[in-house]
Amino acid sequence: MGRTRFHEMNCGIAQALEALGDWWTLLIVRNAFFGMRRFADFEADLGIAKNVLSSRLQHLVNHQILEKVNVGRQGARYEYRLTDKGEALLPVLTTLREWSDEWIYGKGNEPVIVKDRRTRRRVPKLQLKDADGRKLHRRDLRTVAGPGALAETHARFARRS
Amino acid sequence: MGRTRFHEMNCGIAQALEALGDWWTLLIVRNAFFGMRRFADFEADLGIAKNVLSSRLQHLVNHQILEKVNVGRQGARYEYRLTDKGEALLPVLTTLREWSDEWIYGKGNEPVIVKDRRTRRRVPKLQLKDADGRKLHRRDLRTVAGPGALAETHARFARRS
DNA sequence: CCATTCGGTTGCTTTACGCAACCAAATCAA
DNA sequence: TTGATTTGGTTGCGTAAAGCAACCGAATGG
Repeated sequence: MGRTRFHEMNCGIAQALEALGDWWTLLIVRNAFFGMRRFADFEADLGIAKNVLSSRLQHLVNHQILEKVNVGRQGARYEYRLTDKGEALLPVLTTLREWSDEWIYGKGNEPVIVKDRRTRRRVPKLQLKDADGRKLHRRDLRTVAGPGALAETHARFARRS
Repeated sequence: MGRTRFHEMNCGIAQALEALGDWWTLLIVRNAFFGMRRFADFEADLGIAKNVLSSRLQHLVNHQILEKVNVGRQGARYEYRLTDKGEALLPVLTTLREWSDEWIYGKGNEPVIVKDRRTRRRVPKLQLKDADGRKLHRRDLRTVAGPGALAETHARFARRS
């Protein structure tokens, strides 16, 4: 039956996964962040099959994370560029990298380091903090239905409260 | 041929995806963050097939994101609980949710809102900032090989610089 | 003008997902 | 204490998707 789709789930995580959750998608985006733009470059760097790459790029274009720009003088030579929506994924990629730096590689074994170009210092880690700068953990949070929630979702949170 | 595996890729994103990249995995973790612990609850809430849920839970246990705790008085009644490594995924889930709030639902249409339990105010958005609090964008960053990088990776960054 | 690169498509095989049926052990109700 | 139900799965099957290889037209480079 193929895969379940998540778009009807009324949950931001599920929505994001609908756009990004396929196997190669986020790695394509990562490479786009490194400045990669061409089909052949993604193919060579990732070792992804052409048909799958083609499908993923289309998917990302459909979701307006990449845009396909014709750069040939007579047409038919393309670049895939990050849109603003795509660039907005930087915090997602960053938290994933920071998590694996800490919990998979361990301190001192990071494969890449991201620095501020201006100050040449490492970019401070992304952490949940309140307005006063206190670190927040899972227990400190309360999740409530937002304005865009379905009635069903409101009921779920009501039950829990 | 089934799926390519990413663990040999010497990249934090790929490593994180190896642990979390499967279709249901991150939604299971999200539900774990909501306090969910039991097999049947995950099954009912997500509508996931039992065999797939079983496989994903094992995978998460293998990666030490969840731990399987026997809570039956005579054994054989289990709970799946977030480990510290699992709880450390909070920023990842948060940035995903914030991205979809902004770029999929749009302001004012968020399905859920996360508040600080103490102050009852919304948790400030996670953003990349330098030490002085300036927002950082893609162009402000430089990525360099870290101490755990393979020679190959060093070469890649050298070529680019 | 010829060779090569780019950006794919098509066809085939293998793997993984979704569904349904089934099951043993533990727990619950009477 | 016995019988029913819940829990946490496993097994088998059909379908959808990933991987591989071959091929291809248009654009580009020499």
